[in-house]
Amino acid sequence: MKADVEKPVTRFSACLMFSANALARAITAIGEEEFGRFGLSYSHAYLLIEVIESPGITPTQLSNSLYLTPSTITRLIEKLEQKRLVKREAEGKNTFVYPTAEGMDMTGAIRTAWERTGERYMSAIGEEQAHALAKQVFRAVRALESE
Amino acid sequence: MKADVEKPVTRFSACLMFSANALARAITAIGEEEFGRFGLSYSHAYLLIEVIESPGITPTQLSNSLYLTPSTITRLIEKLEQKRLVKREAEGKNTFVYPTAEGMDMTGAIRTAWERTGERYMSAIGEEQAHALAKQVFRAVRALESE
DNA sequence: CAAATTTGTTTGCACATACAACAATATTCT
DNA sequence: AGAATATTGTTGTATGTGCAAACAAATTTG
Repeated sequence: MKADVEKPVTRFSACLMFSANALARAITAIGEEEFGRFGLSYSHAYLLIEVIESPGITPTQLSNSLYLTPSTITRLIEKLEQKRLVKREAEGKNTFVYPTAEGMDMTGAIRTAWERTGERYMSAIGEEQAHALAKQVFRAVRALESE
Repeated sequence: MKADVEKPVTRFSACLMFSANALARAITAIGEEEFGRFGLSYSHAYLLIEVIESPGITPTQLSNSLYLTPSTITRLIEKLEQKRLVKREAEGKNTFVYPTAEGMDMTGAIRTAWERTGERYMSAIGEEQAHALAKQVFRAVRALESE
């Protein structure tokens, strides 16, 4: 609207907390649109992939690989279970999560959504930029969590 | 727990959507802790700062500078108003937001929280790293939103 | 000027996420 | 073996966020 299209670096954008959140929201918007076509949110999709690749994985393990808290994992599993894409088997204090046949059938769709999401953000910010950024961002995540 | 402390780059972390969200959550956790000491969340604090620096700012303008949707801005203002840190004045179709005296008294506290948050994440990922990362992240945000 | 469109703000609803509390099971220690 | 402690998973509750719709006011168009 204004000639303000090239926004300057503000005191906000210079703050990593601010920009990290803005980036997450911007990319997630794309992801939700692509994954949404298959009735999944991106976190459900990530979780489902992980379960397909490691049948019998536990919530705690999922919590580690997805960087989400156990309670969030429980909620995600609940929803996937309700969609019959995943099933839980309790054994002692552990819970093992398995994909259903229906869940495994989603593999292709998820891969497609994933690729499209990647293509879209790469076309916006450049392929190499995107890869470099992801690597740096993730290094920061690791540094932060081990503090 | 495992000797897995140095986690490898996984198919997840290589995806910018994944890592951006993980970063946002990790940093936000720090921010919420620091800002939380004053009973604010970081977005409320950001909004309050913006209002203090631009008294009479409108929700739409706030929406642009904070990279949040208008509906979210309304919710944030509501909460700040309810804490008597900010007040709204409707005029035609516009709404102007002003800080209250009480709101302005928060300036110091917010600045402190902000600085502490910055110090904490910088000490984890390195000061220069953090600055460089914020800059790159924000460049990506701009690229994404103008697509 | 009246009608239609656009702009600014707010509401209803939904969702992802987390924390704190809890329950159930394992493990450790004496 | 029994008590204390730790681990694992789930729930209740709360928060930040967004979309779509509703609404109000302003602007444009016929």
